[in-house]
Amino acid sequence: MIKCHLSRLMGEKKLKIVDVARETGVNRGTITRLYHETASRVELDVIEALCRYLDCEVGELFEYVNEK
Amino acid sequence: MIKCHLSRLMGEKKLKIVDVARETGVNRGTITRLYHETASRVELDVIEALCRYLDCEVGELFEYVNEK
DNA sequence: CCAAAATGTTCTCCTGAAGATCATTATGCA
DNA sequence: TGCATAATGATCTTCAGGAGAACATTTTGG
Repeated sequence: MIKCHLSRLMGEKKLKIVDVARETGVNRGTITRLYHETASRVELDVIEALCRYLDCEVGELFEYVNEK
Repeated sequence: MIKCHLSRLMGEKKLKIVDVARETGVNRGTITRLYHETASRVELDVIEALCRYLDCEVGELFEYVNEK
């Protein structure tokens, strides 16, 4: 599975969903879905905005978890 | 921007688009779009299938390139 | 205790992946 | 070299689900 670490990254920086939504320009609902890992599809623009805002790499945001 | 390194990864392993499509179960058109970096949205299932098949991490497949 | 902010929830709209098909190009073999 | 087959490119329709917005609920702090 692909795990999204947005909630951890946000937690470490003590960021709120509204903050991230406002600062990145990404819709709050979209941030919420990624935060709760209920999204199954992502816009590359969204990944870019998050990486820029959180100053992180794609690999820190999404992780491939091998599960057999 | 978000850069997709699928073409490089495939090149290193000398893989063809049809191979990747057949082995991952991902539609050939989707592989083609990622290969030519014309995709603007990605299914997490697709990322997972590619990471598993290419034995790589998400960060090796997608890279955040800061461009001001 | 109340007002404002944050989060959760639900709805519609619309984009682009999925899937199929056809055209074109590349490859291998006799 | 010519032909058959495979691979790729291009195009179209269908449809799942994210984007976005609005409303409901919960949380916060003053």
